[in-house]
Amino acid sequence: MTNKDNSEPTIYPMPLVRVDLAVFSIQEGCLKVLLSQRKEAPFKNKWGLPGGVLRIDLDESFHAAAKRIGVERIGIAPTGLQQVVTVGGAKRDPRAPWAVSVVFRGMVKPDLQLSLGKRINALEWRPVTDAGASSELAFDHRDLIELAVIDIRNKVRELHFPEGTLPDTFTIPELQALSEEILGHPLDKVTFRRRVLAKEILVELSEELRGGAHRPAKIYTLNSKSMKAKTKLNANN
Amino acid sequence: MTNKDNSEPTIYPMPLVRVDLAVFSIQEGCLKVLLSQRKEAPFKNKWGLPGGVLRIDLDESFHAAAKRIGVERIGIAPTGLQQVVTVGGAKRDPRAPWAVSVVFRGMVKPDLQLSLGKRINALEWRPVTDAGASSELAFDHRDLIELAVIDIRNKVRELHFPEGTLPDTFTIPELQALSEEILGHPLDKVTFRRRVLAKEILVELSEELRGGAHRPAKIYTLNSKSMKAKTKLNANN
DNA sequence: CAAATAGTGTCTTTGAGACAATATATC
DNA sequence: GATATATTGTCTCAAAGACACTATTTG
Repeated sequence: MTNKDNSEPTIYPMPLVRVDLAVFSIQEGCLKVLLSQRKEAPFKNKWGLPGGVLRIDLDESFHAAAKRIGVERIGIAPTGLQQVVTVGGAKRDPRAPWAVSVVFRGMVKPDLQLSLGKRINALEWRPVTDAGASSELAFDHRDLIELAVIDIRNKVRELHFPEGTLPDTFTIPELQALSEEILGHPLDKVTFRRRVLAKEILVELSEELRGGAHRPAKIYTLNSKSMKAKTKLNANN
Repeated sequence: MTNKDNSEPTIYPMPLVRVDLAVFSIQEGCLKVLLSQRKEAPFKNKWGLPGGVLRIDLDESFHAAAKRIGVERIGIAPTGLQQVVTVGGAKRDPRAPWAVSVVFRGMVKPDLQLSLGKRINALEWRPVTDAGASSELAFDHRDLIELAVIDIRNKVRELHFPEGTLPDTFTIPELQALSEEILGHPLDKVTFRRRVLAKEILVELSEELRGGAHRPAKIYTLNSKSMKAKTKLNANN
């Protein structure tokens, strides 16, 4: 039935291609995802992931598109951007006969000031527990958030902290607290320390601090080895 | 600089969206990937992954597109199709200013007869070791194959056999041999049996066989529990 | 010294690797 | 019985959980 198939591929109508961002941050002791309230139809006034349309004249790659859309929509490019999944279908977006969404996960520091982008009424940090429960989200963004949460938790479970997740320097107990907040459950102190040290991803600094009326903790940074974790495999976005 | 950004998103030119298939099979004791020789430019006469252009008038989803393209290009829809990665960029394909490729991994039974699709000179099963070494492949398909191989090996390592990987019934030693062929290295007999049985993915059948001049092995099938492994998470292609 | 958190010691459990021993077919 | 593979037994090791203990700071 597809007999005219020998023509050049470019003649076929192409779908609308968007890049959506699952931006995370640790705030008030729990993992939160950034939602934006849509200013226009479809799903007007509903909350969803910030995102934008791929611009083939501006974007060199999907990774670059994700950065640009971060800047345009929330005023900043999230760090540690990594592709999570690509979804597409005929009935995802009424504005186009076929719509594709390439979803990226990223981090921002909790204290960074976000700015409202175009076509957005408001931005809001939502705890991922709530976001998973709420069925009020636009499109299939609830599922996409769920995938992104699974993804970042898998990384943290293996002590692969996405770039931008950690402060420049930190103590092991601070690293553990952060991990617990991302994973959503407590971790054993001894086991965590053992695993982190065995992995040899830390460099001990010759300072000390973290006051309080108690013994201070040693300060560490990520070493170079742990930064090289991005292979070509993660780079081809 | 992007001041006219308030217009409807659909006015932007969209990229060429393709779906490429990394189809695997076990043959002659090793994991092989199916390559096709291109009949037309670009990369005329070079080998690459079989693939095709997304047809928004025919395909309900990317998963459906992968099935259709399987049928069109190699005469059969691979089983256990799962999305691996999406790549895109300005200079990937000279036929379009921007080209996207959504890569799916799938399996076919080794004895199935393939048929040559359009725009393909020939099909060839290439051991993944060779495919990884050859830098002769079209586009960035060498990298895509590498990703797909990592993906299927991760699954098999965790005893998650993609649909179509296993015959309907099999013995534990046969399952181990298959796993070793996919992983590319031998496994410990006792450990493998322990892990498989502990995972409770098998149902023992009341037959027996696998002749030869030796003790016969028990016959198993995958149970229903192990089939339910496809959650909504893997379904949204 | 009291309080509070950092860091260590160590017992136990679990899962995996190694390898020996036993079981059951065919010839 | 000889042979070949299936299946089990068991020793060892490595990683993780549990929990008690020690260390070091401030007030």
